Amino acid sequence: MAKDTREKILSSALEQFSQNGYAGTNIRAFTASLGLAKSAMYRHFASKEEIWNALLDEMTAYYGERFGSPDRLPPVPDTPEALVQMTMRMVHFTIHDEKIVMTRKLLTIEQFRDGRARDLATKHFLTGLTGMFTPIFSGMMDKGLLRRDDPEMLAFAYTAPISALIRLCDREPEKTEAAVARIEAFSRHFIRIYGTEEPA
Amino acid sequence: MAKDTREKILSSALEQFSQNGYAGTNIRAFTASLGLAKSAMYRHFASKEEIWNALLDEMTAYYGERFGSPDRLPPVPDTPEALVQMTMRMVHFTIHDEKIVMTRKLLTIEQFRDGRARDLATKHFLTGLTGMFTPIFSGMMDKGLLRRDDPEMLAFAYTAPISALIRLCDREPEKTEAAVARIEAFSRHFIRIYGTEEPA
DNA sequence: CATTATAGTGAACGACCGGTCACATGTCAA
DNA sequence: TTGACATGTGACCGGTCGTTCACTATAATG
Repeated sequence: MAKDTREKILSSALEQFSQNGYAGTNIRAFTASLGLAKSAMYRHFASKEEIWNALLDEMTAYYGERFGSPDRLPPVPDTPEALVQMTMRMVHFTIHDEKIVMTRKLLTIEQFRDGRARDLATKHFLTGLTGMFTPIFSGMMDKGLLRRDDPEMLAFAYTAPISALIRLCDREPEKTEAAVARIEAFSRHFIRIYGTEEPA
Repeated sequence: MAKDTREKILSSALEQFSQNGYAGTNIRAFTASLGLAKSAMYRHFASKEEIWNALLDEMTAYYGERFGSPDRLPPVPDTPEALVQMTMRMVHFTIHDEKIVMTRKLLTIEQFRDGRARDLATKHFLTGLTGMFTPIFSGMMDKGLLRRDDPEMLAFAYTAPISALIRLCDREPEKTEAAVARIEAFSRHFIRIYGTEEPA
């Protein structure tokens, strides 16, 4: 199938690009790993750069699906513990889903070379996370679970350290267990600091 | 001078590597920008990879000088405002010193390809900052400027968001002004949350 | 002053890169 | 059965890569 091959090429390209970067990847290497001659690739993509653009298109679409619409947001937790649990589920998912890990690596590596990668990197590593947790914290304040404060500032203060540890996992996978434990400890610390004694 | 040329080569290599990555940089490009024939480079370095290693050596040494010994630590602030000022001075320095910016970019780009870059990246982006602020916060607790708490957790909660915004500046320099303002706002927020009402 | 080491040049190398082409298949509608 | 189209192959192209080499200019040394 044409669609099949095309997707296999994109998948293999993501793998290679995220490991060795765009410039460090050659077409022979990843078509060979598919058992395909490199010339066959050119039936599906006009050039190496077009693969790159298609990958970015895919990543943009994927991001839009998962984080684009407000109705996709996770529900506001009912207890502080539920926030921890929700956070840990998200972290577990984002750390162990190989495609997402490779996407983060790719954006990390190429953010200074490509404008679209740059914008996506800022979304993935900063604004997306803050934008996701701002309404959550706002809702938790309404429920009396968190002290009244600027919810966006709290979202930033909450997600940035977690994001830093996720990226540590990307960089040093052998530290994943320790990093996850640290994220949970931080999440509980956060609740201890910002939480109200008793729900109102 | 031999030493001169060697340093010029390293400086130019840092510039190019941090922009286009190791694989994306070719020797002709950066020797030409020095007004040097590429063959002349081989009088000073045996190979492209040796330039890379020399750069990492330099970065390791530089990092060790500035962050290695405990006596190089900034003094414990006497007031909450002094913490903000000290933070902003550090941020201003680290954002506007071109060599440091390029070093961060280089480590960001190459952290998945090279083991030494990986270790340095973790130091630069995570453990170094936490290790620097842990004793500071510990001292501020002693002075009654901060609530008693785990100083390392506080250092992590303080430095990770700031680090995220510094990296935003690396990625999108046109957002520098806004990011710096945001760092200051976060620093003041942090003090409001963790600070004591009155120094003890 | 002759010698020697140092720093630089430009041409050339083999390997590898992204990309093209003529050609071989397989599939399927007419 | 035949023709058309989609898909894949391997040889090949020009260009660029990192690296080498014979050679030159310079400056210090005996």
